[in-house]
Amino acid sequence: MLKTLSHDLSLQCGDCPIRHRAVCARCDTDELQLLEDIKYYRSYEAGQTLVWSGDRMEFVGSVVTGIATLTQTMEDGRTQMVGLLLPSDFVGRPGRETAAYNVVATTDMVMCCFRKKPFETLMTRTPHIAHRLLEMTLDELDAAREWMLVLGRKTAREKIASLLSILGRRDAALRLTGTGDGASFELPLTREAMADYLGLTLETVSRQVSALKRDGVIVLSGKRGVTVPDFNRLLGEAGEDSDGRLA
Amino acid sequence: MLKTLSHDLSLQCGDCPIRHRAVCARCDTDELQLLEDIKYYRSYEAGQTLVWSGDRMEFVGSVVTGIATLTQTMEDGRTQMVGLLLPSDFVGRPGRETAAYNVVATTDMVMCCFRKKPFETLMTRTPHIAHRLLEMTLDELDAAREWMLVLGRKTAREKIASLLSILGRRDAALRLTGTGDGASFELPLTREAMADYLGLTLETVSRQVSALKRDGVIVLSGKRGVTVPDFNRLLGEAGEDSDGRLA
DNA sequence: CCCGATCCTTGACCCAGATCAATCCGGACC
DNA sequence: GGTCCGGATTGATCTGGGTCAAGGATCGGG
Repeated sequence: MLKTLSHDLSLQCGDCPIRHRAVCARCDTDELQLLEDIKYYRSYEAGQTLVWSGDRMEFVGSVVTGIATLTQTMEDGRTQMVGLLLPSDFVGRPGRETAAYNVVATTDMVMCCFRKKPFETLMTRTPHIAHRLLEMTLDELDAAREWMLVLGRKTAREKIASLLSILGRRDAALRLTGTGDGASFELPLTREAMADYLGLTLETVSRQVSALKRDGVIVLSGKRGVTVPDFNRLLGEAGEDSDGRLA
Repeated sequence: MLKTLSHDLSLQCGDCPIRHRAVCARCDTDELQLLEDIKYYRSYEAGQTLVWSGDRMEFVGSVVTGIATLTQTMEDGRTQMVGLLLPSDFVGRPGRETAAYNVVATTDMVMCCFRKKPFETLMTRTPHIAHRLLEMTLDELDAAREWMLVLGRKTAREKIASLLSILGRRDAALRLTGTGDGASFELPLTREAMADYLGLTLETVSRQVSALKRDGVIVLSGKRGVTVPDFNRLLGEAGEDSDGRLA
């Protein structure tokens, strides 16, 4: 899949896997053509840094396949992940010159890029893009605020359970399966990345993952495979009730 | 000032103190008139809850004067503040039916409100409003991410210093004084609210405030007055260097 | 002026999670 | 098969901040 995309960098927007969820989701055929004209694909390898905090951003774009992280780092090395970018998520901030965060690929990735200037001028003229971007930004803000509760008030075990629920739900949404009575997915993050996400150390992450496994909340297959026999149980461990409302 | 506004609820937009910073900032005279037609003022007392999480939102609006907090609460009572709303900040989310957070006034407040439906239809027709809202939402997202680093990776002392720098800077911006070599402002939050903001307990907040005072980083005048003799020193304590970049 | 309410401070103790330090695994490569 | 090597696990110990508890300051109202 990735291979295919990497080699065929002339993918038509109509066939794009993220066509209905990315910034372009609301565009009609004409608008899509305008985007088509200025877009270009770029691929990155796992571990590569797409953008350094403080750098000039010369492009914005959408994640097509793969996963990236947004991180902030202090001088002494403490780092906090502030965003997890999955397929269809938007990278970059129109109207700002320099990047505020590091963007790092955690898997091999393909991005659909637009040079910043042309995209900005296009945006002022096509309200469908601006509107969709507002919608996506509001969603991200909600996610960030949910995350603030996790960082500020949850225990280590609840943090891990919260992360696993997010990943499980997102995976289910992507493949349209639903989490009814169980879910199974690949962990796209190392223990260290999970720690940076949750404001923990990697040792604590490891211990709590082991504990959830010991208690039968999750089953591990290999190092990265996770199976959740009872999704509601996991949500309970995350401090949420089964509706996704706070518990 | 508050009294004046509360009594004179027929304030003209042209004379509005937040005219150049709120959602309406980019509007021209015609657009402003459209907003003027559907707006109404509402005032709240300190401690009052404007919106309960889960409620239907019947309006959106801007904070004109006063301060409110956005909080999330878990069933067992753990509370995390996820937003601090100051004059000119926007409340509510167009395109969503129910509120996701509690909104609570921490001081007496005046809000400039619009019924949600009319505002939404107006927004689709006036790109200046939509554009400004996107800009403000992106700023809020940046603030939320900054805050995530504070919550996830900073020590209690650094957290307090970070909060004080934010409040000091915001106050300086509001009165256009700059923080050059010192600042002085009123704390608009109780120790408990500060704790909810920073993911701490109120006892720890109290202890760390006392410690910063003991070390001469801040001077307290009464319970709420704070003077910062050397703002760069405070930034250093917050784990940032004097440029506001991460240290 | 006193009373009560609300907020704040300070102390003593405890524990969840950090830190330091060995291993342990699993896959890539010779 | 062996040998790296980058994760991951697990153990022992330490500590920052939480918890529990006892006052203290400030302020509005009678």
